[in-house]
Amino acid sequence: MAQPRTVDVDRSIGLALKRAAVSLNAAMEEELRPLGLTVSQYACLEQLRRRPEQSSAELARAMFVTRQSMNEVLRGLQGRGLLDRPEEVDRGRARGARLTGDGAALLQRASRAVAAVEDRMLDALGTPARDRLHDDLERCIAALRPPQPGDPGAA
Amino acid sequence: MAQPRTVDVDRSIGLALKRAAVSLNAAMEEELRPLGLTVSQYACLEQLRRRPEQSSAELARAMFVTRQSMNEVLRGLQGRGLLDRPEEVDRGRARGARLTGDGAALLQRASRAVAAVEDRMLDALGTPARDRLHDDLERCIAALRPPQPGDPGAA
DNA sequence: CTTATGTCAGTGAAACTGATATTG
DNA sequence: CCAATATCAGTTACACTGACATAA
Repeated sequence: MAQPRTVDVDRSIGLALKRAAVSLNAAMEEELRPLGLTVSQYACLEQLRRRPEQSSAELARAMFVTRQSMNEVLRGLQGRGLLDRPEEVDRGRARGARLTGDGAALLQRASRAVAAVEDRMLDALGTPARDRLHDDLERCIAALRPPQPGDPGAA
Repeated sequence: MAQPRTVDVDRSIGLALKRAAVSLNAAMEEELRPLGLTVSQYACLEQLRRRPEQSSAELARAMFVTRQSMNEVLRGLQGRGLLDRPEEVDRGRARGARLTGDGAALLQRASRAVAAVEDRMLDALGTPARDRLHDDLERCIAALRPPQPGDPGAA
């Protein structure tokens, strides 16, 4: 009759993950505040640099939030002239967003500041350890992914 | 003249950490909602089980939040009879909190549910990988810790 | 005086759900 | 009718800073 286990505060990876994320978020906020960017706004710009012409819904999926939340971020960035969205589109409703010159320039500065924070965070880890950590985190994310319509077993 | 590096969305450990934390938080919320607990409340109860008689300020430090934030969590839990704090104390202002019977019972259920989520998240990782991940996360947390008054270099 | 604590009040950043309209 | 998108509106959970009182 083994009891289901409970969480041990000192050994819980989940709680450590949460604390690490809180610490990183605080450090990023500190670096981004002088640039007038929130962490969400920064992340959105970074996604757009990697792949332009993404719609609100696409960006939302990439960042694990609802399209409503993402739309608010986009409105803020568009209002400051950091990105552009076409008023009208040929087909459908999706309006692909692109960085403006100002947006790309600010992102460059922000990205360097964030990279510096990341480097500080990973200071004690060598290259193999970093690769391993990234891989482990991606595994965790995949394992937590809610069941999709196309998943095996849903048929 | 090597340029300072910028963030690569696909390789960034910081962004992966954020996504993992978001995913975990959502999964925990889902499990805790039926019990009427938020993630912050759960974490607070877990800290108190591990070490009772902690004050609001002590709990706040353990969880990386301000004592104001923690106090609000404590008030909520106390209002539901899940923990007790003495009205008056012999010395100082610190009021050590303790779980009530109800609080301990609810925490037990919550902790099992959260442990199940954590197990699901870590499904693809073996025991050594889990220990390694925990260790790496703690290193990241330590590296991000803001400079303390007693740190070397602060004279 | 200094430090740590508790607490009230206001604010902020970021998400959520629900409802409605548009397009294919 | 259905699915995906955009967007408005309201709400929620959670944290923060500032200010003030209290106690060692």
